[in-house]
Amino acid sequence: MAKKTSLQPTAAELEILQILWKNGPSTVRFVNENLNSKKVVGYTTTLKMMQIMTEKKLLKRDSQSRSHIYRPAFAQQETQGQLLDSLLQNAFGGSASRLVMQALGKHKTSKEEIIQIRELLDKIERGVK
Amino acid sequence: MAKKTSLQPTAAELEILQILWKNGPSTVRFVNENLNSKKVVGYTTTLKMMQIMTEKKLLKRDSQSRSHIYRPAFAQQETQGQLLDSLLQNAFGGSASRLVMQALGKHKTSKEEIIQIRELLDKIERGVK
DNA sequence: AATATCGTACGAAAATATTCGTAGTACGAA
DNA sequence: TTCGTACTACGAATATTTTCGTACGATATT
Repeated sequence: MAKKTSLQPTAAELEILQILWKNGPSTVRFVNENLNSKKVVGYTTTLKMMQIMTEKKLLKRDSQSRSHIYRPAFAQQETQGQLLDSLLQNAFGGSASRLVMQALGKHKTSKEEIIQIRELLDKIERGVK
Repeated sequence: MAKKTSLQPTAAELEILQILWKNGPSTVRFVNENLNSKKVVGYTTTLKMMQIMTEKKLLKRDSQSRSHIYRPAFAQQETQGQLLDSLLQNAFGGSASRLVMQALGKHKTSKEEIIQIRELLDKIERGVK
């Protein structure tokens, strides 16, 4: 099998990453229980996934204590950026604004969020970023 | 095997869809040649993909003439929306504004696009949408 | 008409991703 | 110390996606 160089997590891997981003470094047990609040998945399945993700460099692990502690190798923002770029290329032909408009149009956005976005637009216009 | 109900195209399927969205209804030969300008892929591979996509209802086909003519079953926007929703859930934990901010932050956005987005924000605020 | 070319259908190999069973080890409780 | 429980490692079964070879019919070329 070819060596996996991409950092593109699959859907199942993202579920695990989300739990780790949200809760910080965790054990397999914790992640598995968290997953199980959504769908049934065996403990060893989660374990195997996290081992593979570690091989793929998506996770790092501390094997000091008996229960290993796993954490994401990349910040949530970084990974989100990667995925966003993919989607942008794969489905939006590279047009970021189209993507943005589509996202804004489809989902309820709160007053505060709108303000935040406006501020960001201001900054971009001023070339600050 | 379970019946596939989802409309979620895979990456390879999206490549084909993009060609069809861009160029309109096309033959396998045309799509394959178009794909080959990016990467090498055999004719029967493309054929098989498009046949499978037709089974999955991602494409429709006109088999009147000897070379069948394929077209997307869904508009680009519709599919983009689906994929956006997935990404939103899978990677952004459902926060559309975070996704939007990230997209805006990472990519150069033109003056016109910014204006468009502002207008959209106005509309949303007014509850028009 | 004979032959080369172009097209579809289809089975199956290859590559990836997901799931889990089993084995073995460390640790705490009785 | 002995037993039960929690944990990792690992092979392998499944499922899914991607790739392509082969067969075969229709059409075009000579």
